[in-house]
Amino acid sequence: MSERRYEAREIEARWQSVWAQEGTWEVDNRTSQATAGIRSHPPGGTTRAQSDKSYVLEMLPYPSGEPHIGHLKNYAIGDAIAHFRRRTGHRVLHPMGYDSFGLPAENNAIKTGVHPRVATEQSIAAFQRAFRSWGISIDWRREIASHEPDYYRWTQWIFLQLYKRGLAYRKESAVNWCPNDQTVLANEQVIDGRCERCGHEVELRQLEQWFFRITDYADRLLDDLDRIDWPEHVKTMQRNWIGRSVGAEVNFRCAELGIDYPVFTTRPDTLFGATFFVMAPEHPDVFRLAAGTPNEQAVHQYVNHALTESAEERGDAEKTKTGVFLGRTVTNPVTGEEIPMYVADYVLMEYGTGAIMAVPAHDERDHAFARAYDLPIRQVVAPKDGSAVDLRTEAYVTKADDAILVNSGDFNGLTPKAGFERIVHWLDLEGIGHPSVNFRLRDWLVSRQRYWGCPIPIVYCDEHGMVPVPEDQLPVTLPEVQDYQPRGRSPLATAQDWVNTTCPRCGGPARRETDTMDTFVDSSWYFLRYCDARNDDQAWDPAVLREWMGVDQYIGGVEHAILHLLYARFFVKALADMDLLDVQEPFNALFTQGMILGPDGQKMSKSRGNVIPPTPLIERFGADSVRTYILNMGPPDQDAAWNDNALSGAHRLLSRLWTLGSELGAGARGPLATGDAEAVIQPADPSGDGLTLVRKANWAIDRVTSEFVGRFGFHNAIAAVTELVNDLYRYPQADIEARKFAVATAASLTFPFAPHLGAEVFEMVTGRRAWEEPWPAPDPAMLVADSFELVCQVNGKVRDRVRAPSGSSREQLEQLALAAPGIVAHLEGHELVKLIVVPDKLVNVVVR
RNA sequence: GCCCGGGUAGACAAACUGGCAAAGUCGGCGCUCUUAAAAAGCGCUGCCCGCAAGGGCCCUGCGGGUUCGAUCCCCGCCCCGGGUACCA
Repeated sequence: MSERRYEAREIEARWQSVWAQEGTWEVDNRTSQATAGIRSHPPGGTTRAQSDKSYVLEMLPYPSGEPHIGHLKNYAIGDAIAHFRRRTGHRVLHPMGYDSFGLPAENNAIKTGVHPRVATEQSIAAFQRAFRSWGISIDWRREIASHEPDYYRWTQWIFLQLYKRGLAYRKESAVNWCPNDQTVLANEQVIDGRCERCGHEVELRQLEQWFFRITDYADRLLDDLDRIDWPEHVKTMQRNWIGRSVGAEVNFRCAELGIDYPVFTTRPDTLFGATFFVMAPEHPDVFRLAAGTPNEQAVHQYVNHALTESAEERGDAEKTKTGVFLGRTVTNPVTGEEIPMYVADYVLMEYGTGAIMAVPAHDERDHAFARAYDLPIRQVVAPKDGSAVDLRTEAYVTKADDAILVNSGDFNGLTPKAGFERIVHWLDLEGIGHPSVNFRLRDWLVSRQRYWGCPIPIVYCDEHGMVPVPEDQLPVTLPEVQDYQPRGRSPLATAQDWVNTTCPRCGGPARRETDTMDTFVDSSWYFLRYCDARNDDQAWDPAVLREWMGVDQYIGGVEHAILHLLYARFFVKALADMDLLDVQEPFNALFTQGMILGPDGQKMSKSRGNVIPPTPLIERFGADSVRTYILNMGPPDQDAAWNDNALSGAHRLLSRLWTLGSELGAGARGPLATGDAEAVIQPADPSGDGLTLVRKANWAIDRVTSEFVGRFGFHNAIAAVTELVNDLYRYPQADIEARKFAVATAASLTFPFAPHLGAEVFEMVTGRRAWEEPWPAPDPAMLVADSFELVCQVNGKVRDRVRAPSGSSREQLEQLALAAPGIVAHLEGHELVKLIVVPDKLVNVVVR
């Protein structure tokens, strides 16, 4: 009697060393341009279509400290998919890397004096150990880290390509400034007026900065969302962020000064209701307009106050509207009326033209302003049914077809939609307006006044101004500095030897750009580099990209729904326009996994003390158990709270499977044993309990497979395997061939979730390697039973169940149901109205 | 405010989007093995009546509707989570 038990650590170490020694998860490029380290097939060799490849990618980790349990979830999901795709005949690219530039390492350096590189590389080492101990199937030859010159050389190269095409540019504008981190931030990094990283209130500062012209791609970024298989809510978030608004630009003329002021409006149909006009405090003409009017002083005071407000104060929609009369009027182009001009901080310079026509009757904000300053409110839209609207308390905001235009001259009686079209057309003919589209999306601010990032490859020459560093001089390496403390300018500025350089154009003295790039630049193209990671001559060989791109399945957290996923899409489109690659979208399919919450149901955080570090769990239960548990917690796209007991349940499942394997196999052989390898063969003619097991095994194959091709409901897949294992314990008398088949199937199906244990048990029973076996296909004959339980209902309520042969005719089923005792009892005293028959399922007897 | 998700046993969840509500896991209760415990294995576990066999009624946040039949579709409401918020 064997006392052996499932020893996860032993098993996992053994298989991990096999995979490392044999390079099991490495995949070669087929393309001819051989590059060091990654073999390529010679040209003329078999070039199959791209259709057999599958690029499975999890978002690369930001290496800070030790990996946490959320990382494990991310990579457990991706690894399961990668394994499944390999075994369904795909060449799978499944690489790994590190997003290794960034603020936390730098802030740590400020605190401790340890170079960010040291802390980062320590963390990378911890991640590497973790990935190996978790048994993630990675092609390590393609590993990258964005802080290494080998990588950021090409980040700089891409910057220069964007610069050449006018997609990277410098401009002065009001930008978000975090006084705590002492750097500017992209719009996307400001959450509720606060810094995404440190939570400090963000200020607006007028600064000259580097931008990427992502707004040029607004339409394509929006339209192409329809072509990719992403969760609908992520697409919606991107659509809202891009914020396309269709409307018109209309000129309002200030006759006194003879200047036209265009405004953007989405409601040209309400033009007749425009009773005043408002400009943003930043509008360049505000002082000019007020000059010489009695309001000049008040305007200056108001503007100065508005400009010093924080982004949060300024953005508060709840606060009462304020503003000041500019002392001038403009002409409403359709009514000919002179309407007063105001400056007010609810109008934003960055959107539209920085000026608006105010229609207080039909816009909430204008309504609030009109009420505060007692301005006229003129109704120009009314309910079609003639009912009255009380405009004293709130605006009547509708574009629906149950409303019509009123007080709008020739346009009276039109629906808002029709009025929109007709008025814009009329404005166009008169030359005072035209159709216009506006976006909420702003250009991407990419420069940062921080140390630990990719240097911007630009120098400033007294003679030639801004000069790009020639491509053959890349990388511009990050210099060593003594002091990482940001002081409003980049710490790089203190590296005098580095800053002072020569102009590539004239050889004269020049200074380097000292800002570094936002780390989101690094992560906007890493998935391209994996394809050709060891290429020293170029960022990638376009032919290699043709082989692998786009990513067939991308997996990561929703927190990147806007930032990373939008920037990466922009990069790919821009690079495609330069003929450097030929896909339009980086990620054809996206899966967003949910968070693992602490046992208290709260987000894990050090301050809450509810963090579950993965390593002790791995040591105690093994990576397979933790991986299986994490995938079994619930739908993987949903958040779920940690539960130690449930983890031991997953461990129990694997242990039970291992026990079955060790009983049926000739004991553990070890992976290199030369046993009598037998294919997994379904017994030819199973019967009794054996037939039950064979059927269950086929049912499990079917269920697990459908989760992989469908919604990735791995908890359901694992439940199916659990049922199969439970049945193996329930029917110990089944014949040995059927049991072997069922255990081998269970191991085979478990392999993507628990690869070590899956491989071990599979090998014990068959002498073969699970990952070299094709994914099992269910035997259709075993998926259908020859009889089923016919549900018998009366008026939709279940009253009986009887066995019926599969494929029975309606008449047969009706007779069976009507004879069922439970039905007979409920028919007494009732009149039979009709019979509903669902073949192979149920009969419903409708009575009165 | 607006836009998405979501609400099913004590907990996490399933039900292939109109056909047996609750698979599977955890927890709880009981049993087997054991000197004992652990481990392992087995059984029970929505509510009410009944010692029980069994039966009845109820049950997917709440209220209505459509349907032979609703967790699923429609209308109204309540709660939770996320996104976004003066974008004209």
